[in-house]
Amino acid sequence: MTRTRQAVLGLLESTKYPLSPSELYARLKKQNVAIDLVTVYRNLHALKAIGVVRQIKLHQEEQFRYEMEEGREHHHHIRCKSCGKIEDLLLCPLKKLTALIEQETRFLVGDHSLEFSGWCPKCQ
Amino acid sequence: MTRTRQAVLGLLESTKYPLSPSELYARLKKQNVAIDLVTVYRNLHALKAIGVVRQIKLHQEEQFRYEMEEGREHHHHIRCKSCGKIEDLLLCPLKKLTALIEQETRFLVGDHSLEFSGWCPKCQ
DNA sequence: TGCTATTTGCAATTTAATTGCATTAAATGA
DNA sequence: TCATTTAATGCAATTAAATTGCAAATAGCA
Ligand SMILES: [Mn+2]
Ligand SMILES: [Mn+2]
Ligand SMILES: [Zn+2]
Ligand SMILES: [Zn+2]
Repeated sequence: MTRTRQAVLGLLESTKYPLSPSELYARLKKQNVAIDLVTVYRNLHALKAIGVVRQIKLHQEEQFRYEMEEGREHHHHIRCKSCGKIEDLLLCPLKKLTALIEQETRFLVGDHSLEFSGWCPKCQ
Repeated sequence: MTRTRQAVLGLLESTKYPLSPSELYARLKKQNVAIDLVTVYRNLHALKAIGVVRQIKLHQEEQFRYEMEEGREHHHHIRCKSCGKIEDLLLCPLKKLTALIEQETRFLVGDHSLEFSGWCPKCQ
């Protein structure tokens, strides 16, 4: 547990929405944490491997994002098309649907990915 | 409308699931269509711009996929974690949910993206 | 402190996608 | 039909996120 890894973790813990590697990198620099971008990538990879962080890919974006696993159950996100603001959706409306899809497709359903986009209050 | 563009279109029309640029390229080569990969990309870009094809990004994959717009209303996909088989889901369960999410988040909801993954009949 | 296993920084690499540019093919219409 | 304009193509180079090799630095521990 190096000081750079602690800085990465601390930033993820204190942010309510998922962060991209380059966002993390920029904020750590602003906090005067000396860290290389590739180290951010490697820390995120390691933290994901041990189940501490969760990797998220939003449909409208090119980079991955990461958020803490702890205390954040399975949920989905909504993203503003204008300013990029990302917010958690606390509900998951799809649990009931799985059986229906299994019937229809004969697949055995594992996961799902769901996200919304639109316009946040400020951008409407 | 060049012969290469017609070949790309024909392949998309005759395939029931979305194709990636490299899949298209490989199949066109097998059909002895002389075409460069970058031309496949440019044709897909152009066809998307005029609303003929739809671009899809599946959460588990690194490449985009493309399917015809015509005759295929808004729908979602399921992908096999084992063999990669992709199938259409004909229903969209989320129309009713939009109002609820708008209430909760104060966002104005535009689009959504939804996909399932699991195991297809052959891979179970 | 000294030793070992990890982590880090820097440079190079990978892969999907995009762009510049000269060449080729399509399309228009006289 | 043929000349002229317009758009598409092939090849090489580039971009951007992510990954990897490797030597140097650091953490954890005796
Ligand atoms: Mn979240
Ligand atoms: Mn489809
Ligand atoms: Zn916004
Ligand atoms: Zn399968």
